[in-house]
Amino acid sequence: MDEKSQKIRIKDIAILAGVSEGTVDRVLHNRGDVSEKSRKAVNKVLDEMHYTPNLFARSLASKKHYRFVCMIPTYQPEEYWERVDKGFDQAASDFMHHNVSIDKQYFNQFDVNSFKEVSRKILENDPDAVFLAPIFKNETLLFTGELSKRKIPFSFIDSIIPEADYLTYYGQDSFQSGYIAAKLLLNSLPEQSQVMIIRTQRKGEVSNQTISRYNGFMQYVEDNNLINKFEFFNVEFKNDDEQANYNRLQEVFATNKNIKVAITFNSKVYLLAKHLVSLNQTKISLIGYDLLKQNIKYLQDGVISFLIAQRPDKQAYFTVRDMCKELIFKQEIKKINFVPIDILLKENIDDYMEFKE
Amino acid sequence: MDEKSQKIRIKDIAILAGVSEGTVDRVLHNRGDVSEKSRKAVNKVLDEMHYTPNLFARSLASKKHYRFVCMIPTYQPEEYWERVDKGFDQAASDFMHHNVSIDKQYFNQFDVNSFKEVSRKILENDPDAVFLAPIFKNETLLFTGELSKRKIPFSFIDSIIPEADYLTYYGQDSFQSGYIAAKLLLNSLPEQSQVMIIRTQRKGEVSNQTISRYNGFMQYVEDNNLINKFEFFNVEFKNDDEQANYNRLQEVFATNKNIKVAITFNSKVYLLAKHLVSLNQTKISLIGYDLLKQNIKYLQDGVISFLIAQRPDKQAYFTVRDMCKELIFKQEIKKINFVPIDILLKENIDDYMEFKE
DNA sequence: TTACTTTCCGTGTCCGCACACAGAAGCAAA
DNA sequence: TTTGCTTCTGTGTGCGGACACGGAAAGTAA
Repeated sequence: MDEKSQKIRIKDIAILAGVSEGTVDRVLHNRGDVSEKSRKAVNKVLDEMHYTPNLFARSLASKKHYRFVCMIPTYQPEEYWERVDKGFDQAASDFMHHNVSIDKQYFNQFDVNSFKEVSRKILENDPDAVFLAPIFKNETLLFTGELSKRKIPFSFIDSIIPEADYLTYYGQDSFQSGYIAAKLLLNSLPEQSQVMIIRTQRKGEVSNQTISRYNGFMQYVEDNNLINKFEFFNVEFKNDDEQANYNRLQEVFATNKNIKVAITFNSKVYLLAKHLVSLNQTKISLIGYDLLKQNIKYLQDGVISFLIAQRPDKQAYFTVRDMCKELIFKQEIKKINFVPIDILLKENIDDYMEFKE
Repeated sequence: MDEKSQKIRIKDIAILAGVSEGTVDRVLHNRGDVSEKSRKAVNKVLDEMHYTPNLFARSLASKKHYRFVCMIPTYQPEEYWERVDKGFDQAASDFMHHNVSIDKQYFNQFDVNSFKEVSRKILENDPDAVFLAPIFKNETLLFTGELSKRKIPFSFIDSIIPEADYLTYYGQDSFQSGYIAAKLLLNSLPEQSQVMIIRTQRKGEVSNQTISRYNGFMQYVEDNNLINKFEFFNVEFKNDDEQANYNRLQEVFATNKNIKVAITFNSKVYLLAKHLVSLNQTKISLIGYDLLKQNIKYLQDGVISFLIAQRPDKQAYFTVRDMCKELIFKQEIKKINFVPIDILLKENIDDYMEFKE
């Protein structure tokens, strides 16, 4: 057993430094009222012994209660944000014994007023920390500006607004994930194949994620000089009218006979998959994002070739954990955290989903 | 905040059930000396209130010290087992405050006597739990048989011997990972391409992992009728003579002019990469296993196309954690745990490595 | 009823730490 | 030397839970 795993208590430090436990405690917390002489003696022993506080005992003894708030979009069952929400739940139950509680607030991601309203409410409640998905840039900056003024720390999840004074950001490097999607999709494609790119209109603010993914995708095309090797074309999907999308695809297939691959940049590739199955176009290779239940099903069935995943539950969980590290445990944290770009095929999805950390 | 995240103490239970804290404690631990009437009353309240013990307080109060031993092969710096070892270190420092210490014992994976010797020593020390890599089947069974007899729980890491009465197993589904390797490698390959398969002779016992990977690989070939579409051939590598391997490759390239891809089933694809660079054969797509530093470097440089990873540090960490769950926290655990089959390209390796859980 | 088991239960102490509070030590002015 | 003040330090209590111990309640035998 190496020395780092040795158990050392404040009591031990106190004896070795020839002072009382209270003095050691004061040094540990920079709480003042300690003579220079004692401080030095304690710090010396602290250093030599590689003291690591027992965080459990610490939060057990601490009377402070932390009220965290998370602010994410409302969602339908099985949607992307549900998995984020689950991550927050997990964190809530894991950190409950550290005197942490998490209050969840939902806003409508297509309605900026809902965002404003919810952020106003949160400010009223004067929380100890806030986690939010910064869907609306300007309104987020107003909100986080006020949080900063009140010295309430906050973290971004899913996407980021660099100008704000956030504590951490967890999310995926969307550009890079688009780049990888292109590589996976175009790598083995015969020349002159048609590549169908599904773009989805969103009401209200446009999500940064899908745009970055698209840009990453096109960057790969450019880097490898593929723009003339294949025929790329976009198809616009409507967000809320699947019949229209179906009809649109029908038109597309009437005139394009060499479509080999297709991609969507949002998480709803299962809708495309469904239409392709209906239209009997199952030879087309599909790639999409995120592990929605329906996406997984189509992956397992072989309709979707690749899914790119980003551990949304972990993003939420770690966001909470890092806030605890900051406020409670006083540990080092990293500001920007890109989660891995996980590549899932039907052959590795089962182990991936089964594996509980 | 849902009710599961409510903080409830033994004290609260005691009051609600109209008994003392000691009685609640006795019920919680099945320690007897409780009348049927009290037991029922307590269990009822326990149920209704969704009591979850504060594990930190619990281990703080507990005086029992757990001595775990892990038994893995010796390794050179940067080798596969180093990452396993690091996982154990991490676990040691994380669980140290739960009165757990981990003693590490190493054996020579090419010498069965070393395995026997180390397992004998471990038995002498009468540990509270053992984690081991079951490299030698018969000797492992002898060892674990004795452990079972003495009621010392043990877990397998990396590979598994199903007949033994182990607590958990963490490892990768090697067969499946070989299958995926084949898919990634052969998916986009022109007909008649040559596929070079590197096999490495090992002294002593043969590792199950590499054999299963090979079998998985060949299964994909069979499932997709590729045996005649491509030309597969094996090249035998020696475990300890790189000059010989280099020469062998030189011979191979003299007579085989259409080698498009190559694979190794152990973690030492970097050696192959090195030789290919020397031999100026950098157009060959390479796939290999495990994130050794050198492998990563060749992946980043574009010499290796894919690496398949298996989170060896996590395997070790979770093995320890699950033993704690079993012995200390009395929580549910899963016996067989396949870790995800992670697919790494040069485009996602950085985020993968950066991401610290 | 008394004496003695056996079964059952409440209280106290400690785990490592945070924090409050009382009080010692040091120092200056009277 | 005494008083008054500041600076510093030791001790005590409680966080939620484990466990030991002593003793109450209930049951049995005399």
